[in-house]
Amino acid sequence: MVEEKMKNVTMREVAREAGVAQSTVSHFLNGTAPVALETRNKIIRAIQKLNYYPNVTARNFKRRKTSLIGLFVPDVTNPFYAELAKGVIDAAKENSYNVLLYATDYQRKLEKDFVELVVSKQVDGVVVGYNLIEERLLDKLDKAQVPVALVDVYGVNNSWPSVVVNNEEGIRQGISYLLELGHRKIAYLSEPPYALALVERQRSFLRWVRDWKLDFRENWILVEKKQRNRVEIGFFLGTKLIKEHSLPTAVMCSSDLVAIGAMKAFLSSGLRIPEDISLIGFDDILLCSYVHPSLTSIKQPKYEMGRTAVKFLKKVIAGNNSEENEDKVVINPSLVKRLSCQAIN
Amino acid sequence: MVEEKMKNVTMREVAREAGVAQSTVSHFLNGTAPVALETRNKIIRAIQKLNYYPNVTARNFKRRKTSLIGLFVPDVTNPFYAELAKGVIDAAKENSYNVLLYATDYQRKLEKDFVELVVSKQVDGVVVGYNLIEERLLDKLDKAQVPVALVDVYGVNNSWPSVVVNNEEGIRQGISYLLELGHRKIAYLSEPPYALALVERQRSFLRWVRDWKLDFRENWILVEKKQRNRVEIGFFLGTKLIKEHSLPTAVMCSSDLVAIGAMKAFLSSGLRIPEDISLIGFDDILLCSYVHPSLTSIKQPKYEMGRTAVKFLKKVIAGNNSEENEDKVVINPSLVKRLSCQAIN
DNA sequence: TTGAAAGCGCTAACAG
DNA sequence: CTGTTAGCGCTTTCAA
Repeated sequence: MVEEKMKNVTMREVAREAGVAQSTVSHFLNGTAPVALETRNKIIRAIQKLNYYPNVTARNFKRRKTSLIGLFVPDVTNPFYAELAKGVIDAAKENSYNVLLYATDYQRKLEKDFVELVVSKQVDGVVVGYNLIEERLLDKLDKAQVPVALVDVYGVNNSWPSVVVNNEEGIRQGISYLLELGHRKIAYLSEPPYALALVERQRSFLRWVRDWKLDFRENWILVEKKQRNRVEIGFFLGTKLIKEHSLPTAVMCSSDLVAIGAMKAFLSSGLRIPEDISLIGFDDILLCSYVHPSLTSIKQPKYEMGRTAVKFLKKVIAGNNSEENEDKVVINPSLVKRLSCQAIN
Repeated sequence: MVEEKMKNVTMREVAREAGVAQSTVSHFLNGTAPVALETRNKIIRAIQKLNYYPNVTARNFKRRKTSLIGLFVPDVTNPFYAELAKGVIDAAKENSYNVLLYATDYQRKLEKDFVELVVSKQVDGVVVGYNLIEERLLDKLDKAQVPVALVDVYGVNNSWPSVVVNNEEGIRQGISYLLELGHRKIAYLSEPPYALALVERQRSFLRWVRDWKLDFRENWILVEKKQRNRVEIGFFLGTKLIKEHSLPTAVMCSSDLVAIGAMKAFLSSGLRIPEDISLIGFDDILLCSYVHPSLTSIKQPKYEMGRTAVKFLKKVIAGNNSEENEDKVVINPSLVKRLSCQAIN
């Protein structure tokens, strides 16, 4: 039995078939030089006859670029990152880039693999949406001169462009809104503060509670230790909260997923939202309007943030080494009012 | 001001620095030949001194592979695809592949771009989780001899491996369960049947309703025309449904997102779930357990399906042209009972 | 165990 | 407008 292993057609063969020089084919394909109509037709015929497809790998090799950008996030099934990814993908596409998606699932080893991948020029640059813990890895990226743009990543002390949200301001808006509604007993539920953003939110919450002299209780501040599903965390902490003797009248959460878990806990135990307890999340993921009652949340424009990160990355790739004009934006979040909050009567 | 434009260090330079042949460095790096300890050390020192990173693009070019697989889905922010993607990414990683994520957002033009990308060997193979409408594009993939594995894609008449779910069986399980609970008035809400899977679900529903002689009404079958957010569709159809004079006692939906939209519509209008109306979704996405009441659903093992697709794809890439032993699996879905259904009293 | 050498398929000067 | 030519950085025989 003879295997018909079809050999790959190359540009050289197309050129021969068309009776022109290889470079002419290249020029035609890339539009890098004008090609006479007749020549063009010969080439087109040859391409069709031979069923030719250009080998992009060879082109990339030659051009010293891959037209790929890496996106580094912990988990695509987390809607926050999915929406961010969408922004990155869309903006990348508009700039003729494709996206290599790398998700770590919070595993240390994979972070390292990712850095390996990046420094070996498998991608032209990378959008990092994940707080790499190991300073060492960041150094490696830096030393390898990899173009990097950060998104939703805080507290890295180098000159990479970044786009983040002002967490303190976000928390302020949330509390301020609850104050307007007459709440003075507010609890705070948080996932493990593995990222600086979460630390900031918690710190801000405590600060505003103090500054505005709200009622304060140690056990209204619940912070999960273990890294696990955000909704489970919210459910767990929410359940724990309502076992307390004295209930708060409102609850803020470190993220929407935690809030949705808490919502489930409250509703399951017969509490009504917002009649018995008001609830605010953080991020404003799509889910907020999916649940009932819809969840009031502090909005991070994830999609736009993803787009902006790509814009910045593009500049770095282009080689704007202007240390002066650093691209660092801090976006002010906005409060999206829905049905999970109510004035105290 | 002098720009320190650091030139890229190549293997040749490492070899020179170490005082060995380039091929020796290559052998060392790839383990393709034994290298003496002393030589090894010289190479390692040279690599560190020069801050060398191998250029993967060059390697790919030479090896005629990219170690990349493409994943083609409509939308990552749809949890169904996010979970599928996760399976693909994980399995890919285990097989030393990375994933190029391509999302079309249901735009025709992007489908075409994707095919372009694939046939030009930017990836070694591709997992298609999207019903490409244009037969022409599929032909092109076929002609270009691109390795393809299908997941959640039906009705393509060629020899690609595929993994799909038995929709008819899924719907049967759902209805059967509702029957056990005493329901005989069941509505069906569906997003636009842009994919054959959705057509099958709808057809199966009608079939079982007939076979089991359930109460039937034209206006209990609501199918959206316009392509838009799934939850909005569910909300819209749910709202429409309850305007009917005669309400069904249970509702099946073409997907969980539609069900969640319907749930919102019902709850918003004061109906209680499951006391007043029972609800079943399809897919069993994470959200099912996030909402309140949690949603009973027909489970597709998305993560596993993604993994299986990669397994199949790997075989195709390896070149198992055995037309005989076709990898085509049809998975039986399973009913996941939660709190959105109740027996009729 | 190491080295020399031949390309992989394409792009990009440059010359004509 | 078209052709010649010289590599890109690496892998991979083959010989030493």
